[in-house]
Amino acid sequence: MPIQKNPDRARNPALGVASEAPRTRRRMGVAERERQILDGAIGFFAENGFEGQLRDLGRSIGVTHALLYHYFPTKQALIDRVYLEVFEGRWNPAWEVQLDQPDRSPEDKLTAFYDDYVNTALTREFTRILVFSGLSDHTITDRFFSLLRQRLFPRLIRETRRFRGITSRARPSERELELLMGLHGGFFYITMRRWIYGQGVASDKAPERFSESLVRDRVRAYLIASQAMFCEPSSRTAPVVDAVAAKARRR
Amino acid sequence: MPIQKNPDRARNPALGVASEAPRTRRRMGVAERERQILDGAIGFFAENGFEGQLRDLGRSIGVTHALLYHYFPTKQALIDRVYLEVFEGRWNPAWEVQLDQPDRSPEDKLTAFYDDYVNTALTREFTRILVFSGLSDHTITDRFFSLLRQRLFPRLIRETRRFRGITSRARPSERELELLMGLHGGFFYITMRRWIYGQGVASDKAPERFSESLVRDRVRAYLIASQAMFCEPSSRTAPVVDAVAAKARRR
DNA sequence: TGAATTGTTTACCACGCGGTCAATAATCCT
DNA sequence: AGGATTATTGACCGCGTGGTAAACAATTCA
Repeated sequence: MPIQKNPDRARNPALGVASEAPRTRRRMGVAERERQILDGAIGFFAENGFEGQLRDLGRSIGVTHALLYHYFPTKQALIDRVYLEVFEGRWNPAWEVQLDQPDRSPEDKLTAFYDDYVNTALTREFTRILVFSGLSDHTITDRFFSLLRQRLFPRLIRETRRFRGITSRARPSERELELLMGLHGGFFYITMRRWIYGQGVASDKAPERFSESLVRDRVRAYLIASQAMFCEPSSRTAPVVDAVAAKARRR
Repeated sequence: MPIQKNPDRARNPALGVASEAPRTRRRMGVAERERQILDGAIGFFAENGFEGQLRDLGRSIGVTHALLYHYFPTKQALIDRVYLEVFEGRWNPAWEVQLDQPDRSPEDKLTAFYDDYVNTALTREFTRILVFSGLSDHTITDRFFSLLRQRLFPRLIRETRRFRGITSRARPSERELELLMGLHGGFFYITMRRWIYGQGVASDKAPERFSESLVRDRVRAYLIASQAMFCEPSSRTAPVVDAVAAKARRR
């Protein structure tokens, strides 16, 4: 006997699909309805992936799946619009401006940036759609990383160097860049734990903000280490003196 | 007109499904065939996600999809076996042993562990299946993270403290733990870039190893920062003295 | 060599999917 | 009010899916 693939999906609001609205045929303006569908699609695809069924998306909005085809010629067209909405519209140019301000300390700027980036920019929808797309089709993630490489990482490297008292505009070494990727990846991991793995959230509805002081800790750790590793030539190859080794030597 | 969903899938080897074997009815032993199916399924689902079609999986092995039902009663049963194979069998107990060795320095042990973890343990299949499961069903990721929390993180915290000359077995503070998560997440990000986003790989077939020296850099950065931040009480609240601030003060 | 065993395939089913289209009813216009 | 407009729907189509069962053929064994 074939298994029942979607048991009671139509009437079960606990399946990631919002409970359906009572059957009233509301007639909306074209622009509003399109906006509503788009917003619903962003949330729906972020939750269920792009293999999610259009009938379920329609149901979560309170609309027949046929109506979706009145606004978008094909499912792929809708998906493309979702990509556009989520990735084109959410890069905050203010980040670049703030990172370029000459009168703030690098530590403050990096802390402020990553606090905002982790807590407000990397939303659930953004993160999950980014990962969904990375697992299937790299075109979106490629565009996003090229954005990071062009507009963000150079500024972060510059501020790191400024922290060390260096103003060189030389192309960053792989070593410099990879240390920065360590910091950046550490922050992205927060988002992964929160929105992909469902870890480290206090309540499902309003997961706690990642504390600004913890962001500051990591930024500081990165800057301290960067200073120690790039300003003291001896530390380039020799292992760090640790407490154990020091104690052993003392004996 | 409905779009053609899978154009020429049957005969197109470039679609993520391996080219099909010529039609010879090979008769294998039960154990070998099950092994073959399981291995094929791991690779197939890691590539295409668990929504991948059984007919395609069968084709990639060189077998009819009906045969899969001879070895596994349902698709879900096969998926469950894949989970078991990938996550139950791949935790390396040697990691714990090596991290517990008292005569190696913490820096060396952490470096050795993460070098192995990033370059050989976090395989393509492991990583992608972990993320696929995280996006849909948390049961697998929950089990994996509970493993990390119980058997790995305590050891890493202990070694970090040892590096600072502390042997306390007190429960780690959130601050300590989150600094470690910064390191750990930074390494997981390497795997994400490599196997999910397809970034930072030289060739598709044999992506370059993440250099051991870069692993060492990050571990060292973490340890240095940990020492600076937890051994000097002044750095707990006051901002780090950076070169810019120092120059400003000098004027 | 032949029959028995069983790994493997072909043919089939019910269902749900993306997509289409004529029918329908809410709103607007006079 | 009542006709015109059009946002919205229900019914439908072809296809591919997970799953089943009978037919088939490679191997074993007498």
